[in-house]
Amino acid sequence: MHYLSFNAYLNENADLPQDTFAPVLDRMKRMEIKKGDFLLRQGEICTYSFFVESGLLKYYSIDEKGKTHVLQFAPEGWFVTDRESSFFNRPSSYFIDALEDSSVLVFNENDVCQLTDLQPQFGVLNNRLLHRHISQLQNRINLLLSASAEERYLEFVKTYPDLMLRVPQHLVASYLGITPEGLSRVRRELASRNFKK
Amino acid sequence: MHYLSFNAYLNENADLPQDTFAPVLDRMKRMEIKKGDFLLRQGEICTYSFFVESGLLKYYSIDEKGKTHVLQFAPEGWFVTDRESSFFNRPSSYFIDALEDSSVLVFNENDVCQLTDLQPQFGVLNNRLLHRHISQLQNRINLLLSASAEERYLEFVKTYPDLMLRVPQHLVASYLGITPEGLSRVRRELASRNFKK
DNA sequence: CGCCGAGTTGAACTGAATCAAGAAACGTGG
DNA sequence: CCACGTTTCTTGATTCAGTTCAACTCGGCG
Repeated sequence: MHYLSFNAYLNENADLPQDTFAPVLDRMKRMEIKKGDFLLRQGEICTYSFFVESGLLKYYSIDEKGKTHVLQFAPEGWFVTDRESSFFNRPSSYFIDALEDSSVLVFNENDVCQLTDLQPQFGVLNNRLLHRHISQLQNRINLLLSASAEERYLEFVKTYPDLMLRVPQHLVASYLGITPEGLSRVRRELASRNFKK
Repeated sequence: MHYLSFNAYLNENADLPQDTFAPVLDRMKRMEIKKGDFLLRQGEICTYSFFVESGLLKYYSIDEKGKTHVLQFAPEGWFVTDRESSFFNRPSSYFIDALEDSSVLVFNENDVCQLTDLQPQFGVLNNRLLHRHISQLQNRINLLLSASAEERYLEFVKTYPDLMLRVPQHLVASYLGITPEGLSRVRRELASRNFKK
């Protein structure tokens, strides 16, 4: 089973003395949620950030025709939140729910400030996260603008090989901006091409 | 003619004592660039952020087939930079050039640090910019995933009414992820529908 | 003038969506 | 452990939004 404690994450990703945050972390809220449980619904104001220690979340919208569009998958070691909603205090247009039973750490603004006061390095980490997020979104836009369904799928598999195995295929399709049937065909086509070779 | 000094921008957008930054600002590089001039090319590492005081820049990629894909337009009052490249020191996949003769302020990391030291409020502003950028990118992804060419066009017109008038139509098409011919038809269709009503 | 880039239009084409049906895999309760 | 319903995935037939290609118009500008 996949698991990554926030502490382990910090030791890997921030340049910090070991266990700096232990005191704060101990007081922080950890939630165990079941497959299908919601952490955020359209219309609510998002007041938390979530760090996934184990399990898998999805962050998505539902349009007027009832179709869902996945903006992000968050397996262990990832953060999710609607930054627009939480930062600007606007009602969110998005949902967050669990694709698998999951264990998440819940941050509110206050926690973040406390952690930053405690260790400026945490602010640095936070800044890096914002920048990583921007690169990611930007590359995805570029891909949506320039690549075919097949190219986008190949890119997805290359970038998130593990997710392909854990996420239902129709949700990957939604992430890629194609229909489930479309993705199924793309895969068949690729398989047969690889076979012939 | 459109013009917005950085000073005026700060007075509007940051909660600061008037002219706090004057000393730093005076030492900062201001560039006057001509239509068609480049500020960043694919393969270079982006070491600057640009604030547009007047004119109009575009931020875009060129794919293997030679097609350009516009990620962002930057008229006066906007920042542009490749945050992935500048933050992570990676060669950029993008270009920045001028659609109109423009006047831009050039920031490097050092300037940003100095300004932040001088006034922590500048750090706050910077943070707000990052969050705004993320919301923007996220909403655009959502739109690309869920909306038709026509819907994306209407959204663009609503969000950037002025840009529609200043940017050549084929570049708007590129921003929307459709062909110039496609956009032309969408507009004709809309015009005829409005006329009939 | 004559050229050139920008925009438009038409006709043919195509990648991907839709609709409909069936097969496989999965989990839950009896 | 089986039986059942539900969800996931696949496949085929058809349709459609948007592309491609090519020709033509228009306005600016040397």
